[in-house]
Amino acid sequence: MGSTYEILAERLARSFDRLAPGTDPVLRTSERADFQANGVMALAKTLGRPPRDVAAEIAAMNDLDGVATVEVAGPGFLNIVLEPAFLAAQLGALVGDERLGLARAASPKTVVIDYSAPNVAKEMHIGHLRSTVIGDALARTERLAGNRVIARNHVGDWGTPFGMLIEYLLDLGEDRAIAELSIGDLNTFYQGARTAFDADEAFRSRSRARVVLLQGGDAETRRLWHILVDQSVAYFSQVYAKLDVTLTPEDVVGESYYNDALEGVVADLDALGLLEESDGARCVFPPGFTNRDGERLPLIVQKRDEGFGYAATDLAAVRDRVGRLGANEMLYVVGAPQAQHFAMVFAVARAAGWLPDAVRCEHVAFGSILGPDRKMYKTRSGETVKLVDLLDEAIERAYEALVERGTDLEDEPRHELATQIARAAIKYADLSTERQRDYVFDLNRMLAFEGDTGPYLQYAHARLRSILRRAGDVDLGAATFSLDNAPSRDLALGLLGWPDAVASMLEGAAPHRLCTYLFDLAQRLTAFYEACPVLSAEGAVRVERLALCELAARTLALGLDALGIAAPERM
RNA sequence: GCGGCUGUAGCUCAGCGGAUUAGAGCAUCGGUCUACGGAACCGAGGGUCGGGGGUUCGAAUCCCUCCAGCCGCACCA
Repeated sequence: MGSTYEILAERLARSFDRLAPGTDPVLRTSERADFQANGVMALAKTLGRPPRDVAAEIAAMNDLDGVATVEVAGPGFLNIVLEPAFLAAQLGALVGDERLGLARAASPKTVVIDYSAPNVAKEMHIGHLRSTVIGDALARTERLAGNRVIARNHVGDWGTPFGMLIEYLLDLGEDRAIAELSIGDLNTFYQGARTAFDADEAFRSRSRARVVLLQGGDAETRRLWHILVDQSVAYFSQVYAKLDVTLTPEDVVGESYYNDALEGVVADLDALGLLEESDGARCVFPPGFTNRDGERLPLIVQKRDEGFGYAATDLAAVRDRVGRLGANEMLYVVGAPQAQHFAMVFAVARAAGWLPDAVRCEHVAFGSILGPDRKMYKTRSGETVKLVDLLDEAIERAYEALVERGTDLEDEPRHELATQIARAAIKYADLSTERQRDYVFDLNRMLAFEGDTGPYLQYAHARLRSILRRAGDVDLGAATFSLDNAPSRDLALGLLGWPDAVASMLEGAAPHRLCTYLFDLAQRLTAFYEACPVLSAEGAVRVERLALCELAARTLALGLDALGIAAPERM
């Protein structure tokens, strides 16, 4: 059994198929009915018949009997209203269903999601927020849908800066360096290295020599490098824990992982005849890309100095993910400025046969986080904002808000609740706008407990839990759904839309669609409360209303969880 | 110059394959109810959907063009 939408779509398709096989009924939710089908217009055109006639013919086919009634409206729309018995049955099926009607993928896909990607020995800052939050929401939702998710945290753990960082580590002394890194003071460490590099010629030449040793596989150098990597990964894990992000150290597969595969990438591209030498660099020129002079634009896989560019690494990663991991789908949650780079990498990978057409491969691009001045978000002194500082400030404000509201909690649980609210505020603000847009970071708005915010949705959930607690033990399985008033019917329809909201989010790698759904559900909920007293109702009506509350609470909790947002029992 | 993204109400944003009267939230104004959690609900005002053109019975949505902002355009990832 599919979602209510799927049942309708399937039945309508039967009708449409009789007139022209394969016609899309264009089924949508409607303001004038429960659903509407707009596909008659296009169908009538191909048939060369008046739309209303075609609509009437389809309505008369009775494929929706027992499910919904159909009326022809306007120039030829089909307005569809669910039969009360069908609606009640659909809803009843949700009561005992942990997944609330969300089907588990029949043939699970292997989805590789590349996200977060901080740099070793560098602080995680606000620039990492979107990739981390969006990627994690996609990962959680793909898992919920029953797919196999392989998260890849493509950390920057290789390249020329590591000569400098290792030399600086030696100058500090291993113990002191570890002490500094382990407390998460990555900025101080990195800037110390940078300062030494800029000021001291001898340090610079040591650094260069160290890069050569590192690339040559010198054991001691590799050991030192590992210290940097391990300390950083441990620190990242702390940040992820604070953000409640599911990434683990096992998901860290940095750039260095692909080092051994890079020569093979170049050799195979060469063997395929795709490689050209240009200005001493070895390049592929995928068709359709030009530079500012209108000349062909290269994807440089090997630089003039024999070093490999990140294009080579990304190509090696594609091969690894498709070939070894068996990816059916790959999502790269990386900022929009990289769009051209990924378009070229994917084009080359397709041309080389490393990326079959059947594998969905998408750059999940996102816009920038802006400050109040609508420029890239920075501190007053012009520095990038540390992720932990951002979160701490939000937690502090949420805590104060709880104090002000007189929330009756001990200090410890209150702090935990404040943390959950703060995460919700920041994540929801990030996830709820269409991801390609830039957005202005405004803690005041994010933390507001009213309007389209994370805390508001948490509150909507907590209210429901409160009602359900007060109701005590009630057998909701015995609920019969009369849905005899508009607000409860609207709520029911909202609940039935859950599987479609998830599908829609995944289809577009668009978390904001799920956000929109949850907010809409919360609004249906408030309308329902007003019209339908729950606890003071009696008999079957009370059970029905309690069941609606319970379904709504679980839908909110499951949806928020898919977004990486906790749904506390009380607020 | 070429390419990408963005442009919808005072502000922040939805609008998913074209479809009936363009929707929310915040803010503003006016109401409701002795509140199952008022962190509520209802209503109102407020929009040349950046401009122009085209396709169509019908365009915020598709096509073209122009404008504005941001970003990218060969060896740093």
